[in-house]
Amino acid sequence: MIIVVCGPTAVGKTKMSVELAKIYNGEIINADSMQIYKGLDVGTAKATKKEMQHIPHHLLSIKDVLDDYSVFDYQNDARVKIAEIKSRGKVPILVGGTGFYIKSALYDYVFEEDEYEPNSYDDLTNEELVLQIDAYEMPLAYDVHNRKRLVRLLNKLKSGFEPREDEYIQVYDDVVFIGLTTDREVLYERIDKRFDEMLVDLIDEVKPYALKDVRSKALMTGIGYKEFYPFFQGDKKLSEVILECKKSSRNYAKRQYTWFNNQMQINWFDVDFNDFNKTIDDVATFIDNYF
RNA sequence: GGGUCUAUAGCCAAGUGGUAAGGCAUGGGACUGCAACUCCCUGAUUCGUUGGUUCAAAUCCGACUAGGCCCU
Repeated sequence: MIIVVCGPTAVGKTKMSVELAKIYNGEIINADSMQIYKGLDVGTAKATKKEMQHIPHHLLSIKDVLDDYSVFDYQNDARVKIAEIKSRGKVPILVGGTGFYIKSALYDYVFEEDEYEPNSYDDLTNEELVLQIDAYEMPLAYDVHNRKRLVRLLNKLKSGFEPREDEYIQVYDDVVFIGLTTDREVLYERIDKRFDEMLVDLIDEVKPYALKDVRSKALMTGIGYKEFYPFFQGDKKLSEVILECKKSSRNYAKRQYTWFNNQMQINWFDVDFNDFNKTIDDVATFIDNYF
């Protein structure tokens, strides 16, 4: 059995995962693209030692903020962890909000090792990229405005990538997908509240990076990190940064719903924040009857 | 009480006579290597209210209402 706990940011995934680990003798595998990094703890709402309750957590804080990490690495790392945990007779529990990472680990995505230095094609316009891509007779529609994806696609095609039209298939046959959700309004309130609570510690966490102007991929991607740079450089007021962080988080939560609602078959559970144990019971009952 | 300025979508806002830009938010969506990324779609039969001028008004004129500023 493999349990997946997913859902938007700030719904209570961390808590649920630990409780499920206790019930099912499980170990947790992080499925959050930002919690992968060391030093990004407060802003990513990483589980604290106390919250972990002695449950083993994997793929958490395994990379330096200066390192690059991608779905290519995650797919491999997660599958290795799943195998290890299973071999110990325990239950792997994937927890996180990065839908792409979860899907890549559990479905038959095939990522090839890049054969050459990726070209950024700075000298080509989007239109010119599209022309080159079309020369490969793409069987699929793709987004002609999304430069980042166009560049990547062309690089992949040049290294022999063959796009596929068929649906992705699960590579494990014993996975149960648990999605945690709540009313949009309630979620947005929780996001705001959680941010206010982490603010003081978060500032301490980002400050050293911002002052040194460290612009690694992780720091420039994470919500609650990149937004603070202009503040420490005196170009923006703290109040503006706070609003921006909350806004980004809300936008992010919405994108997460789009992914989880359309890319995977999720069994959704409305979280009862007044009685979380009830939600745990609901989920456990569901899992017990699932197989 | 007098003077003056403003009044366009949830917010910011362009438009000063020819039939409502844009941004943000919201909602929906895409996504095989930055994925907490990147990208796409999404709204006003209507411009505070009301008279009037005009073939035609958010745009001009009057009144009223609300708000800002100044004076008393």
